[in-house]
Amino acid sequence: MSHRSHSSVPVKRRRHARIFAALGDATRLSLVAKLCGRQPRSISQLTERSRLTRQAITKHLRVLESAGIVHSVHAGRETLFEFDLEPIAELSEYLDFVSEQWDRALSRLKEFIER
Amino acid sequence: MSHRSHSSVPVKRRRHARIFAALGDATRLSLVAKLCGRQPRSISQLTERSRLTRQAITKHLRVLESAGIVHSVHAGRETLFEFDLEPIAELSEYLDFVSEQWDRALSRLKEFIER
DNA sequence: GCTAAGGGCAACAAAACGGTTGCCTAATTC
DNA sequence: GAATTAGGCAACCGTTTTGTTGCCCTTAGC
Repeated sequence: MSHRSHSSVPVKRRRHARIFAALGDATRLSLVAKLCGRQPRSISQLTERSRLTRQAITKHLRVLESAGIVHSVHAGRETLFEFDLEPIAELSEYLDFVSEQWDRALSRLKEFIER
Repeated sequence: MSHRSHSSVPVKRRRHARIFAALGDATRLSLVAKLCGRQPRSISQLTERSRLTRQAITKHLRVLESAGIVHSVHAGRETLFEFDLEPIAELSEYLDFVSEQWDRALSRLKEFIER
């Protein structure tokens, strides 16, 4: 098996696609920005200063959660969301892999031309 | 201005969101995989072995193109697509930034607890 | 000059998205 | 215990996305 992976390529691809898609929205990126550098935040806190409804924000948070980018914990009457680094690290790895592939392709081309 | 950037945060966020969204689909990720390591490929070549129509693949390619991840050149009767690294590098940078923010947050927390 | 192959364009349909509103329940607070 | 605050649930709606089909045009090959 290739690349120390236990899951097949299509499965992994779908997982990556999920995470990318979760980040593919400006509102959700702003939520990530709020959560990755600070304490856990409640839904109400995350809705402050937004032109969107609490419901809309909640939906976006659920998208991020189902991609594993955040998780929620219940504290009394409020639901706190906290950032998780893992999926971001995975994407980082994936992008590095793509870059490397591309660099190799360029080297091969260069070698071919100089031959 | 912050971070050697000339565009405002929301503008940059939207740009990042666009690129992330373009990568947020398994079919498009497989197209990226085909294009980042090899020669330019025609639409027909990229459609081979796919269960999707040429038209569907074309649409996906246009999405990638409008995010700047690939570009097309016309050669006779065929349209060749070629990979572009730039947007991927941008995302890579962004993800690194997020990771760093998160690490800082953890350090602050640790320091606070140990105090 | 015909015919094949490559691909653009437009219409269409089904499904997913992004967002709102209304209503309801459960904790707090005074 | 009444009012307030936090948030879940579901229906609904307009827009975008994803994919198909049909048709047309152009380039290449024989």
